Amino acid sequence: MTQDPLLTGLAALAAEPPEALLDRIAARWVRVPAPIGELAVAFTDHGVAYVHAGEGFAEAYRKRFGRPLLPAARPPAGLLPALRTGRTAGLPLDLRGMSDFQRDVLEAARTIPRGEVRPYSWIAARVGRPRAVRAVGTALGRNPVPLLVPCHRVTRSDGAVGDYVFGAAAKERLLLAEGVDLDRVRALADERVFYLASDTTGVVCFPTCHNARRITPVHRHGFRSLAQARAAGYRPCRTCRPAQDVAV
DNA sequence: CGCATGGCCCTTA
DNA sequence: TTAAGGGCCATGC
Repeated sequence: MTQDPLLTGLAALAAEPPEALLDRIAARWVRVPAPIGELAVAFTDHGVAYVHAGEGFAEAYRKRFGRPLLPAARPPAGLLPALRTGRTAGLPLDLRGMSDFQRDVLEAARTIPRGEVRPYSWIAARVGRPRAVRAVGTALGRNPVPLLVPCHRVTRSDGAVGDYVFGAAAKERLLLAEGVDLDRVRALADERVFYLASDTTGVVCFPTCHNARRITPVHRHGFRSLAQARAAGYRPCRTCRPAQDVAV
């Protein structure tokens, strides 16, 4: 008696004609326009699994995932608007096969709003591994879905943009297109300012936080470290969360 | 204040 | 199994 749903399911799978079977296992792929040029994007029933720029998409996909690929008639719902607007929060992603650490890192990176940046160390703190800063870099370097997980919004603590899977130049272009004032970030960094505080709200932010951008110049105070801002009586912004020791 | 240098931790070969 | 190395960071001249 094969009443076991798993067994009957397997039997059904085995009975499927090869074409339908391939259909189920294979990922689909399409070419789509993006801010940095044309992309090849692979996706499954679970969501987008892989984003690739330049040549060699199929080889790279096979090497990394070892799954068959079939062309798709159209991109998955929501992909084009997500690429166009840089708002990717709702788009389903297929991150199966990644380690827990890497998934956590990608999820954290995904919460950075368009037009803002956060340091690698911020991601590390958010995933509960404050000292795994380099590992965060490694994980983002292997981000299978750049742009959709906006790893270009993760920058170095010293104000430099840092490296990127599509190259540092592309990272800069993307950030500028999203409205990040990189010149200002660098100018502040030159003065060793990495945090901005408002003496009307008593709050200290990362410089690109949308709250920080609205601080009236006379009320604005720059700080080199969070400790110094705190010593001056400021508390970390609850939006950009420059400190992770506050309850989540 | 710019640069070098350990340190740290996860992944891969 | 292990060792090497990476999209970094804080320190110490």
